[in-house]
Amino acid sequence: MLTIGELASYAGVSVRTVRHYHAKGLLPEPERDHLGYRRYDAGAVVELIRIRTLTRAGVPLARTRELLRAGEEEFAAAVADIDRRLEAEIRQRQRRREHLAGLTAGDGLALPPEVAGYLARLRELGVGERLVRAERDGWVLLAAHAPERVAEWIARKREQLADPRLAGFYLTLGRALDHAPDDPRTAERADELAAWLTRLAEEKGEDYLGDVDLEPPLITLMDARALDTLPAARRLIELLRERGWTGWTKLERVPPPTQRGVCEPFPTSSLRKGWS
Amino acid sequence: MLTIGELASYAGVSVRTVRHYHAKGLLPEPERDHLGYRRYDAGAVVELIRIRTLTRAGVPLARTRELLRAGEEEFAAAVADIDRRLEAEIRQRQRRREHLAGLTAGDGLALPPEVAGYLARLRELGVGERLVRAERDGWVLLAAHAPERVAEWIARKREQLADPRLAGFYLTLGRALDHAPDDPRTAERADELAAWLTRLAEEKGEDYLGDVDLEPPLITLMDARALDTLPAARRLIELLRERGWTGWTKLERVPPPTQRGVCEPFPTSSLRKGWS
DNA sequence: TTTGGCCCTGACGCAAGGTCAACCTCCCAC
DNA sequence: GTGGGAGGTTGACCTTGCGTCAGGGCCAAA
Repeated sequence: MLTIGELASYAGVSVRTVRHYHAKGLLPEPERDHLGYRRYDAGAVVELIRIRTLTRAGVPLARTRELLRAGEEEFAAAVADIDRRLEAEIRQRQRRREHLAGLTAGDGLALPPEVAGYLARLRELGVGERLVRAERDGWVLLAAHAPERVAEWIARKREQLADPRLAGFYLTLGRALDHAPDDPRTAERADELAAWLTRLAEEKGEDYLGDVDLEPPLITLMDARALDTLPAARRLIELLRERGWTGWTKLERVPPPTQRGVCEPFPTSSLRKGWS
Repeated sequence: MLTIGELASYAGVSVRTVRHYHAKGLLPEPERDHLGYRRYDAGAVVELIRIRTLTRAGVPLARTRELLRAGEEEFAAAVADIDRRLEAEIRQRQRRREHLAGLTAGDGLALPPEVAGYLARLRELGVGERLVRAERDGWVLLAAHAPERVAEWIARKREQLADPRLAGFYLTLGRALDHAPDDPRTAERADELAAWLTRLAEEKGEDYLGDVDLEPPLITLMDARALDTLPAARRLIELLRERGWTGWTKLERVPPPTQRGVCEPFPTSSLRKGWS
């Protein structure tokens, strides 16, 4: 007669595993000796080896019992099922490895490399850290929602940055946002910005700035994030509005006040509609 | 402000996941509204997306917190570590799939295909089911302990079966074991068997039958399993011993009684020593 | 007024055991 | 006879990343 340790060693499993199988009802509880120790016969070794063979092949314990007594058909079906599961698990890990390979510390964490490059370019141009961070968060939100459109967007952005006036626009913007909201220079910056915007609209067409085909809730979310990140932005937006420009992520001309009622600049209520 | 469901939907995770991250301290608990509902700002979406990015790449939650704030070196080291883990997991599943492909229902469950073939051959020869089962269990034990030696053993066995006298030996044995232990024909079978054994020893050499280089504990275990499976075997072994043959898995001439004391036929005490 | 849809907390379940804790027993050496 | 070490016992909590109840609250629309 064998003790649990001997049984386990013959079958190549741990003692804990044997007890686990008892608890799961996979292996019948043997007799106990006068000390209460389990005592096994050689048949238990064979049974345990058969169980172990299945579990080593990835059969879940719950299915092991049925499979030990299954006919050929049932067995083959179960095996095919388990094989599919294993294959799916392998593919999942492979996908994870690919994701993992694309990860970088810090800024680039939730961003594709082209966005990281774009942010680096902004820094290179001397754009303030605060504005770069706000940009980054916007891109994080965008990349999460529509990753397939990021490349196209980035290309457009880089093209714009190639124009020194747009680069200048960013620098001006960054400087404006570094002021305290009540700094008198903010008004000057707003003048400059409004002038930039107007010039851009004239040169590139009235739709150039507002050509942001994102879902309104996303725009609202990105605006909200920007306003949280950039304390001076709220004041700046007010000032810009007085100068004929409204919005943030999507900049537009202030529409003529033909309709009654106050136009809420950032309708937070619409924020509450996700894309499910 | 966002509800938990909106936050979750923006970040592409489940509500349950968000609460889980709160419980784990990965995502800070936000303010509550007058109903006790959590209310999130847009920054929480960004944070959650960053967490999600890591977990989707296979980073365990426990490491996610550190990685969010890690420097390049630490990050790269952790990523390498996790990548190794994923690779190991993939290899494990691949090995399982290979195991799985080799599985068959019933007999062949814990046995390599060549053993299954050998057992089928025994059945073909008309060897009784009971003996085949006993053989099978012996092979299960053997294959579990020394899988690399199974092929060689099977080759030898098949070679032996090619000799019609050995095939006949098996048939005789099988018939003997199908009798009740006290069946008078058992003695006749024992005579036949002893005659077979003696002839074999003469023809193939005295060591042919006993040339079983297995560890004694394994032999004892296999003997024990055979005796449990074959109720008539115990009596048959006694009768064979009277006729000059002892053992089962490893058959030997009864040694001359030079030493005093009774020779225990199956020292169950030695069964208690596994291979650890 | 009911119904539906969101939210809350708390707790169990899963796969396959690992790892204590607290205790017992046997065997060997001193 | 006593101490140590290597076995054994049960029981219960820990792991991962959530899913899924159970049981209940709130509000708005029909």
